[in-house]
Amino acid sequence: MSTDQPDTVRALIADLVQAGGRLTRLARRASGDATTAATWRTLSVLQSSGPTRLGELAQASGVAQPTMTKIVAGLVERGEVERVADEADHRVSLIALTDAGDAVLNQWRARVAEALVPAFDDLTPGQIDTIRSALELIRPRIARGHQELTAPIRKVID
Amino acid sequence: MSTDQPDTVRALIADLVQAGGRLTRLARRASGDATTAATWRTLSVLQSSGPTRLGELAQASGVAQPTMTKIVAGLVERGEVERVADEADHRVSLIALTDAGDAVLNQWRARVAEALVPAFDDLTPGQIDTIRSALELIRPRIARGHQELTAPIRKVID
DNA sequence: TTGATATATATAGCCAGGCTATGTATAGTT
DNA sequence: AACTATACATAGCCTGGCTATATATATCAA
Repeated sequence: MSTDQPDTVRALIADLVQAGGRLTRLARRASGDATTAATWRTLSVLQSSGPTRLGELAQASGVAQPTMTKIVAGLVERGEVERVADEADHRVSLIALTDAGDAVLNQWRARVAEALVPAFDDLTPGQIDTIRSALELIRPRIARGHQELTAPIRKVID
Repeated sequence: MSTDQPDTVRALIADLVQAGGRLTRLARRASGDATTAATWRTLSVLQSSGPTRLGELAQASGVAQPTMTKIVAGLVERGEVERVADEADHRVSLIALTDAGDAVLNQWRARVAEALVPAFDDLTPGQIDTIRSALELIRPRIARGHQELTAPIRKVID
């Protein structure tokens, strides 16, 4: 299909990215919370993946490692995340979501949803299904994109 | 529908926001460009809406007015945007996309799309339609959300 | 027309997130 | 034991983000 309508897919991707950016901004303002997107991204990864080493967390969240060091430092200070020693590798500690962090993330999701529901409340069940289907198509591809971006050098070497 | 399955819509919104955040991050890294999301958001608004006063630009882009002052200052310095005097109101100048700014934005969209196409290239035409339909449902609601957020005080007063 | 109020933007000053470059400590390898 | 590789931390810089506040222009009322 890319040979048939390459521009169609590309334009769609660009539009998706644009909408994603605006939605992210909207969510922050709507939630009425000063906490930034980076924090929620990090907590989300931890919630869905469990305890993770810092480097992997940076990769999954799509930031450089020193950036993640900063973010985690803030999260640790607020007790939303804790470092668990890795006995097998003393360079490493696993970053784990605390109960408090889990609760904070869930509350944020609830707040965001509550704030945006008025704008989405008129969707029909069919439209909701369409959005959900699209989301399920996009989500794994985003994850794949993050992974591929992190190890592009290997492809060149091979 | 909100009375039937309120949690469904809310959960979907929360998932959408989460995916949007990850996609935004992915796009920045994939584009290989240091320019930040805020800049692209601003240029996008200008491209779709034409010359706009700074305050309206801030509102549409979802940032506070002083933030937009900073962003516009950077764009002006790089020649991607220009200030056009408004003869009817000397407190104001209209912010207008320059040809250079238009080109830069288009190039960015092309770069992002090109970088992400490998992850989306296996979509069937039907799946592409699903995503496009979902996008068309979501986009106007994001815009509405931004507008409503900017003037919430009026509702309280009324 | 002048004084008071309202509006639009600019400025100041702070903090977090983002990066690259580089340091340090532990693992692995020969 | 020495060297290389890996994982993270630190330093230092820039931008984006905010609130609080100043300034300039418009608008309205007397």
